[in-house]
Amino acid sequence: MYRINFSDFFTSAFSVDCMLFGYSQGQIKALLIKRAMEPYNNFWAIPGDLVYPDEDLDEAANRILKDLTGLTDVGLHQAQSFGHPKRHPQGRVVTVSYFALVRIEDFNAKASSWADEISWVPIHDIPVLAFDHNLIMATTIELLKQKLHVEPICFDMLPDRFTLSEFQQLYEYAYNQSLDKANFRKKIKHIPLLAHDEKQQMVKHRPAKLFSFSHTEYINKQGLKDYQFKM
Amino acid sequence: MYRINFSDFFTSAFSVDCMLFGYSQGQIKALLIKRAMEPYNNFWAIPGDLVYPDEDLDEAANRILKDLTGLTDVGLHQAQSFGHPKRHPQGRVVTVSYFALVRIEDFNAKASSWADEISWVPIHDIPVLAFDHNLIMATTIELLKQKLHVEPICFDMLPDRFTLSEFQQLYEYAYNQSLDKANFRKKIKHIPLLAHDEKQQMVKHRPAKLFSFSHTEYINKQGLKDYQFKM
DNA sequence: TAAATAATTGTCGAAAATACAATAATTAAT
DNA sequence: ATTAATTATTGTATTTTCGACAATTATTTA
Repeated sequence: MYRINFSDFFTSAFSVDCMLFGYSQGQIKALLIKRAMEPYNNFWAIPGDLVYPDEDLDEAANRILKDLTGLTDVGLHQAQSFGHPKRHPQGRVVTVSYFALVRIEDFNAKASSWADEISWVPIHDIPVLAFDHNLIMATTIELLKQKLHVEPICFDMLPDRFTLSEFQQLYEYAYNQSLDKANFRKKIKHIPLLAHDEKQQMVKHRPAKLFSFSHTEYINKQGLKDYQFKM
Repeated sequence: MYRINFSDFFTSAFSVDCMLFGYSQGQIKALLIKRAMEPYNNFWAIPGDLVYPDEDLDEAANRILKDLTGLTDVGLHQAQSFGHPKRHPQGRVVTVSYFALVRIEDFNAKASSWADEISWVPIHDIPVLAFDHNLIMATTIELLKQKLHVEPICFDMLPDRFTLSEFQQLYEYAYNQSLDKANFRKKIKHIPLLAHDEKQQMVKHRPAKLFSFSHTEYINKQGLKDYQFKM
């Protein structure tokens, strides 16, 4: 085995890639940016940046999120790290991937210094991406799907007030399978949803009732047992 | 916002911390090492090491695992990364934590260059550790518990041939709750366990039948549906 | 007013979960 | 050899959930 000096280890950089997922028109979408610099100029990519030497990983992820969306206080989930020595052409860069779930309509995502153009792309139609970003994206989408089964994070993507059908369609899209309406409603009976008097507007059929989800209610009612969102 | 040169980003190091979990005497245990060097000399810690500049993360985790146990071909699970700027007193070191499940009896864990002494410690009794290792350990144990619900990884810790009671007790210890024997056996009916003719030896009561788990059988019988290990 | 559309609720048999009881096999003590 | 002790293993009965499907309701548009 070879030996190198202690200081020779301190020659790497790390980056944070921050995937944003949202839900619109019945599809879960990821925010991609078109790179405006080398390497991989003009490729679609996951938004990300190098982490400053005195910055925590979560901090960097929040910074990127804010640059893109103006949003703060969004729940960030760390996904995985990727460290193949050759994954970045300009040096050793290990990346830590994060994801956050947002309401697409709540803000205007804007291109930033490193990006030309941005786009919300359905997670089932991701194009070829820069670097190893297809691997990162696929891995993170899998993790998202796992978490959707176990934690009430879907509500971070749904509008503040949503119909039960919208709720159901989110799961149908995520797992690419259709679900029985009546049975879906039975399965979610234990989730404390707040029913509003208000109804859907502007639809050309019987309007659905609107519901919302309260995280604090959820914590209170849950007790020690954890909910299931296995659909 | 401040600006620094591109090259100033390449001043960090990476480490991999590799948690080993095993099961013996009814307890899930983690392998800890007593550090034999500064910083945190003489503290208990999670085994880990810096990653070489041209080494992949998984490769480094496998190397550490082999140094400690001589084992190769053990399934490694990446857990999380920790990157607080001050987490290491000697420089910026971001660490990626992994865990692996092993059969404690299958090998003799040996101290290595960086360790004096090693010890298998029940995961419910972890002492104060070096660096931010208590945070890493706690986070990783949570992840382990989650995965035990969803993937058939418990069998990597159980002996090659095990009794159903041992199997059950693993879950009882993990989630710190007792389970009904009869109902446990019904819940695991769908798992393709191979029953042996052989029975327990040297016990002072009715000996239990021995079972084993075949990963390939599991994959075959499973089809597309994923098993549940929610106990 | 009727047709169309989607929301909402109900039914019923099958399957799974839960609580608890009964039986079987083995060792150790008498 | 008999019995108590201990743990393995199987069974039963009740309740709850699942899954497929049918029926009903509210609203818009033709």
